[in-house]
Order: sequence, then structure tokens, then C-alpha cells
Amino acid sequence: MADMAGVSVATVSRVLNSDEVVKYETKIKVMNAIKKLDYSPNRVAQRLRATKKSSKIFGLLIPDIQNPFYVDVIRGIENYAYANNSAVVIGNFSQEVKKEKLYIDILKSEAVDGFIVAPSNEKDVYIKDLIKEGFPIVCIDRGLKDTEVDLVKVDNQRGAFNAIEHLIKLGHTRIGFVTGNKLIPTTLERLAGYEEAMKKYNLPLDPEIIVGKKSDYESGAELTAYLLDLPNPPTAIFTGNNLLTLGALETIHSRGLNIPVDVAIIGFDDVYWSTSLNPPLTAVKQPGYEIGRRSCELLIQRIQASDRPVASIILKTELMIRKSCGAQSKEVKKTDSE
Amino acid sequence: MADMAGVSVATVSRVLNSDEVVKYETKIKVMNAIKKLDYSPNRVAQRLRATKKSSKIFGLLIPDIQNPFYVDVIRGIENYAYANNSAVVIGNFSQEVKKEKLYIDILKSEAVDGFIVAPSNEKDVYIKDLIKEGFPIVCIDRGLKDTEVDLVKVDNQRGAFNAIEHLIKLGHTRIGFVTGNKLIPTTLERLAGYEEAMKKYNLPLDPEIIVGKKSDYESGAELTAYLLDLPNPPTAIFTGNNLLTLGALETIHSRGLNIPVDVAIIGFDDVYWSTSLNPPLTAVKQPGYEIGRRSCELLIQRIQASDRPVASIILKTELMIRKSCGAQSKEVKKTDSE
DNA sequence: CTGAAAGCGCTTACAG
DNA sequence: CTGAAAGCGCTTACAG
Repeated sequence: MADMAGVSVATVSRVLNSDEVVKYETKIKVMNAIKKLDYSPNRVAQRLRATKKSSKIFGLLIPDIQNPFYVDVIRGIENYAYANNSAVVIGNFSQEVKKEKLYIDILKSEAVDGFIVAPSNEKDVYIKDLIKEGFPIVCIDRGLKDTEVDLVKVDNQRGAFNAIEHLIKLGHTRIGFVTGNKLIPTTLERLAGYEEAMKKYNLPLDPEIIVGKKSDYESGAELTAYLLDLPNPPTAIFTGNNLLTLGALETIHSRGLNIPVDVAIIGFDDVYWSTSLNPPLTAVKQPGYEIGRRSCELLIQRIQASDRPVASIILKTELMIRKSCGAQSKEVKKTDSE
Repeated sequence: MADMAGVSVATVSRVLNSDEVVKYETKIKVMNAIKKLDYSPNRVAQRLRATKKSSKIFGLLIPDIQNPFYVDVIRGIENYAYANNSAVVIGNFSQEVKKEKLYIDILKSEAVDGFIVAPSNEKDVYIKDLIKEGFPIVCIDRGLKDTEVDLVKVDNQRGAFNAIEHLIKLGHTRIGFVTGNKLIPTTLERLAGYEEAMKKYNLPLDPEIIVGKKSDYESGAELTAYLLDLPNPPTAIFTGNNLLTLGALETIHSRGLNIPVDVAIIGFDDVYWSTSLNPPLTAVKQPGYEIGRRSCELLIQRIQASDRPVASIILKTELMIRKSCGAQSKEVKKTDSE
């Protein structure tokens, strides 16, 4: 390459890094050679040499790519990154700590300028180590205990509270809760919201109908079956995330039960196909895309100014009232009485 | 690090690469030092030095991460890779050629041993270049024209044919088709299946009701509205992928139309929440997870033996008959007459 | 303004 | 069995 242009590799490097000092004609010569050879510098070598140089790549650690909530987040991050000439590389660790560690190692040593992560739990040591090593980090969805870190999430407690309150105002008093994995901070926050609402309306907290296992489809289906099989089953079920909701729906449909007449259901997480569900699902909507966008913004700021104070962005949820909680039956009643 | 163990960096390197030649005691010394310092080799330097050494990382180029079909594929790839001590790094190019190029550059120069890609179109030059450069490549979902490449896909034409035939047997003769982006090979294959079925049953091909734009939700909603607004609207609509289906459903529901009485719908792509849709969706199921698994298997084989003959794996689709095409109304009729 | 040289952190023939 | 040395492809002070 340098031969082709008849200059030294040093000069080529200068041209590539648009060093103003290079003479115009030399620059042209080099540029032509670059064109002709379709040359592009070896990024691995660049990285090895210049540790400070930014790679314009962000690492994204996602706990579960099958969860549509994260898909929205990813889109938000990616679009913002792309608009800032950066790219995003995703590692999906499926909520497995070993896999998380593997992806961290890979992304760390390969290229990334920083990470956006949803820690597998509140005391995630791998993420904490990353922070100690000085990597720019932004957490999404879940924070880290005893560690200062930028965070973008939603007010989970408030979101859950609103959902339960909505159910209570509709007349439900025995409300089951299929929670997610209790090692995940958001699960606990949603649980707190549930309890807060029940207490506020002087309703008993029956541990028998507060059940949790994993945060997936299967758990949703299984635990809903358990709830429905109880001698005194709940009249309404609150599901802790969209996968659990779908599992619950599967169980309910397979038993030929009518929603919301036989059992009402309200889910945490709204999805773009909520309105196509049977019946349209009432749900607590998290602004996933916005979470992604904001977290990427924070990361870029952090990369530029590693000393700026830590920021916590708590976004609001929105209760999307549709037909799965009894609003429909009320409407029907109204129509009947006309 | 080498100092700590009192040996040369060369010896450390040998231990790290489990070179049998190292004396046992030396090895122990080094291992202890590694433990103590929690040392791990710099992957960037490793890569720079040993171009032949595999990184155990596969690059995955996905056209649209919002499409649940690809999510299944990703899971299949990832689990297989993980079982083979490899990791997957995903680049989501959103069906944008520029983004695709960007991610190729990134993944290429960073680390990957090979790529699994869904080419943005049949003559995707970037992918072709990658092949020319000698990268191990496996294509999924879509092949490459005039280029030998490993491929895992589904028999799209057959799948579409089955869907249309099912509709015809149910009595539909005017069947609308909301196709995806016509630059994507699968769109064309599905179109061929549609035409094949219509011809086989001597039904006219009316270009007015064969409409396509992009492969996304919005196009599905918009084109379905167009179809429904026709003076002579179709009695059934075939949607070319799951996003289009959802868009179509949105339009149909928002008009208060009854499926399948007012209009039947059958979609390409099954999703895990198909049974929760209103009504449960009849769909052509692609084995996404299996596509992923097989493609990863092929890639690993290709990496090990770059000269093995090119393989094309065509998997079968499965028609999941549920309630959105009129099967339900038939059942209802049956019940009525009893 | 440009080149020669050092060095980023490894691996691997080559000596010994 | 182990170390010294070369070299992977860059970048960047340092000379000139």
C-alpha cells in the first residue's frame, strides 16, 4: 500500500487519520492508491496500537432476546447509535451468568467503547468489574446495588401499583400475581407495587396467590394453571412481564375460559400485537424504544466525559386499558341497560 | 505477568495455549500467577499475531431484529454455537444496505471466524465480496445469485402454495396477497407459490389484489386497507410474513370486521403467540430455530473444511390450521345443524 | 513536510 | 524445556 503510493506507512497512516500536516499532493497520491487497492486499515492493529482511539462500537448485553421488550430497547439504542456514527454489537446471554461473562470478555477485548447492559442481578460482579476497570457503562432496566452507575429504567413499582389499582377499582379483590424471577430487581419492584396497592385498599396479601419462578412463557403457563386450580382461585391475574402474560393466556385459552368474565388478566409490558390478542390486552406499557434511546445518549455522554455525575433516568409507564380486565363487561352492561 | 511467574512471556504464552512441551512445575508456577493476577490475554494482540487462530466468534447479520422469525433463528444459532464453545455477535442492519456494509466491516475486522447472513438481496455484493475474500459464510433464508454458498432456508414456494390451496379448498376464489419487499428473494418465491396454486385451480391472477411494498407492520396495515377499500375486495388475504400479518390484523380489527366471516386471513410465519391472537391465526410455520441450528452447524463445518462442497438445506414449512380462514365458520355450521 | 524507529501484546520458529 | 527475537499492522513522538 505504502509502496504503491511511493510513501512510507507513516504517511499513509497520517492521511488515514487526516493529519493536517501532510502535503496536499502527497495526500492525493495516497488517496488514489487507497482507492485503487480498495485498501482499508486493519482494525485489529489499530486497536492494539491506539488504545485511546474510539472504535465507535457499543456492546449491548441483553438478557433475553426473545423478550419483545428488549427488542424495542435494542432498536432505540441502535438507531441512536447509528445516528451518531456508531454501531451496536449485541450479545444475548439468555439470563445465564456464564454466558454473560463470556460475552463480556469477547466484547471487552474486541472493540467496544462502552457497554449498555441489563445486569443479570443487582450485584452482578462482572458488570461491577467492568465499571472498576473504567469502561463506560449504562445500565438499563435494572440497577446495581452499592455501585454508582448510569441507569435508565421505568418506575416499576408505580406501574404495578397502577395495574393493581385498576383491577381493584373494577371490583376485584382476590388478585393473583405471577411474578418473574425473583433474582431480577424489577420483579421485586413490581411486587412492591402490588403490595402497596393491596395495602392501600385494605386487601389481604395472600402468599398463596403470589407465585413466581422464572420470567418465561413456560412459567407463565404453569403458574397460571396452578392459580386456576386453587380451591379459591383469583378472579384476576397480574402477570409480571409479556412472556408470562402469553403463557397465562395460553393456559386460560386452553381451558376454554372467558376473559375477563371467568378471569381477568393484566400484564406488565405492552407489545405491538396487544390489540390483536384475544381479547385485546390491558397492559402496563414500558417505553422500550425510549429506554434504548436515552441509554445510548447517556453512554455517548459518558464516553465523552467519564467524570460527569451519574444519572438515573426513570421513565413513566402507561396503563393501556383495553378489554382483558372487565372494562368490556361493563360496556356490555351499559349497552344492555340502554 | 511473566515477571510474576519468573518466566518469559513466551512461556506464559505456551502455557496459555497448552503447549505440552512446558515442564510441569513451570506450568504450575505460571498458572498460579495467572490466578493471582486474574490475568487474561489481550485478544486484540492475539488476533493480530495469529491470523489463523480461530476466535470462536461468529458474526450474525440479521435484516430485522423486530421480526420474531429471526429471533427464533438467532436462538437456534446461538445455542448451537454455545454448545460448541463459540459465541455469536449480532449485527442488525434493518434491511439497510449501508448499515449492512458497516456491520460487515466491523465484524470482519474485529474477530469473527465466519458469518451467518441473510443477504439483503440476491446479488448482495458485500456478501459476495466476503466469500471472495475467503470468509466462511452460510446464508439463511435467502440465497445468492450466481454464487456458490451454503444455504439454509425453507421451501417458500411450497409453503405459499399450501396456504393458498387451503384457502381455495375452503371456497375462496378471490384471494388477496400482501407481499413483502419484492427485492427480497423469499418474497418472489412466495409469490410464485401463490401463482402456482391459483393457476392449478384455474383461478384468475388479478394484479390489483397482489400488492407489496415493504415487509413491515405499516405496509401490512396500509395495503390491507387498500385491499378492503377495493370495489370488489378479496374474501381472503394472504400476508407474506408475520409483521405484515399483524399490520393486516390491525386494519381488520380497527374496522370491526369479523375474521373469518368478513375476511379470512392466513399468514406466512407462525409465531409463538399465534394461538393467542383473535382469532387464533392459521399460518405457514417456518422452523426458525431449526434453520438457525442447521446454519450454525454448516458454518462450523465450513470453517473446518473450507473445501467441502456447498450444501443447500431446504426445510419444510408446516401449515398450522387454526381459526382465521373459515375452518371456524364450518365448525359453527356443523354445530348449528346438530 | 516526511521517514525511520519504537512499541502496542501477543505467538512461534529458532537456538541453546 | 525455555528464552531471545522477529513480526503481526498499525500510530506517533522524534529527527531531519
